[in-house]
Amino acid sequence: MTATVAEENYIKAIFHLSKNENKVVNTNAIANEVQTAAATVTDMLKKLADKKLIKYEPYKGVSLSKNGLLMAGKIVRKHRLWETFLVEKLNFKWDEVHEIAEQLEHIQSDDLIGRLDKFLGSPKIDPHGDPIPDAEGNLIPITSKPLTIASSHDVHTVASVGDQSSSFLQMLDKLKISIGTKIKIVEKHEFDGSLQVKINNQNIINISEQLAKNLIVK
Amino acid sequence: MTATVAEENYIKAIFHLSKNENKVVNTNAIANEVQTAAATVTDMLKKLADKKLIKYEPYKGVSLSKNGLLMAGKIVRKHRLWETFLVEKLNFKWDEVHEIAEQLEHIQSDDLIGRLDKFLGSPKIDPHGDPIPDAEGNLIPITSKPLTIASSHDVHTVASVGDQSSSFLQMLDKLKISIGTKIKIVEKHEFDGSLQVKINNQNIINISEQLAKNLIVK
DNA sequence: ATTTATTTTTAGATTTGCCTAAATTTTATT
DNA sequence: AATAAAATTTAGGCAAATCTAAAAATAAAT
Repeated sequence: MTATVAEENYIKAIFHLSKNENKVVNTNAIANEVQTAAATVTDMLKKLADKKLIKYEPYKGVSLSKNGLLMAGKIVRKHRLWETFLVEKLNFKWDEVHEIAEQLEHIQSDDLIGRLDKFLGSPKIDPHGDPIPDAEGNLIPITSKPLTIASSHDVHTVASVGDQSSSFLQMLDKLKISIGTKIKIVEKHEFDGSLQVKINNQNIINISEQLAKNLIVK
Repeated sequence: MTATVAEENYIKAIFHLSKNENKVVNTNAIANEVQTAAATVTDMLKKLADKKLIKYEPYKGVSLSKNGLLMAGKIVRKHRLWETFLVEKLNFKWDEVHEIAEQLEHIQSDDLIGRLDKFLGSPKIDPHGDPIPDAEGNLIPITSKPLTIASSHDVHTVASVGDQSSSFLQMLDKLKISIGTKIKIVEKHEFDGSLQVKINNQNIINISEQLAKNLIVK
């Protein structure tokens, strides 16, 4: 029933490589993900298949079983809740938390995770904008997120706003930003969190972190 | 430099058995503490001696070296800080946190522990009344003793408990005894070692020697 | 002071997770 | 389609942490 830390890491690797679809993942990709030799992966795949966590056909690749998918979801939930804790409560920067969360995600206690979730106000997305699976391990994919955590050099579309105040909405009008506006992040300034963005593939402007945080894009 | 989880558990066991003194601990006691076979302990002692964490003489027992003592102190610090977090922030009861803290104490990150300590307000004692070692692993002993050897007709304050079992802690809850409770010894019964005590200058109850032994007062 | 009992260590195995090298299967190329 | 290249698996081993059973050392008892 309970998996070892190594098993959990393989399940998580397969999950990340298959992106919650039923996509088939190959041995070398897993070996690269968990930084181990391909032969070691083969050994582990046999064990995971015995435990019915994956569907495995020699030479043809693997995909997660229903149980494996839920187990992966629970591990990812723990990882993302801990990352949220580290950033929100302990004031880590979002780029400093991954390795610590890799350790914390293996702590075994449903009660602990339930209380941690409550303590954090049952967040639905983590500090990187990734969705947090529910207690059963189900992940509801979220496509929209604040512009502050959207990918650089990518075009995003404004889907909603995170603030309804007139001062905010008036400013958007001035900047010619509305629902449906295309925004491309040109550069992120470390200093104050402001963003250099291209609006509708036309003019380039600089917007504050405060403003970007309230632009929900997809 | 970095120890495995198993090594840390042995170091911690020796620490708890020798009570921060240089007392010699024997193999069977360690085996009992870490719930393993005596032969396994011998194997591990050789490894820890190679790493200069203990002073080991075959058949004669072990004691922690200076480095071993500091390592134990750091592990205990982590354990007690996490217990404080679980009780203070996640609202666990004090008798529910031990096993989870046993897992959390092995998370590797000085930065994390530094921030956790700050987040908790740099507590000096944990929810059981035990002192929290400093960041280097130094433990400042607290002048406290079991109620069984405390002076009669004198008021004492519960400082910590000598047993972490939930049956014991639950009994204390029932008796309305917690850290900080004032206890005055009214009478000592020769027959069974039980004590007639006055709780917080109010009700008088009789407590067993077994219970009194585990009430650490100052 | 011998003998008996207890404690501790050694010897030999097992399991888990990992490795390299060789064999096999699949995929790509000429 | 035959061969070369790449991916995968099998085979055989290793280190860590554990075990049981036997041997050795120490402590207790007659």
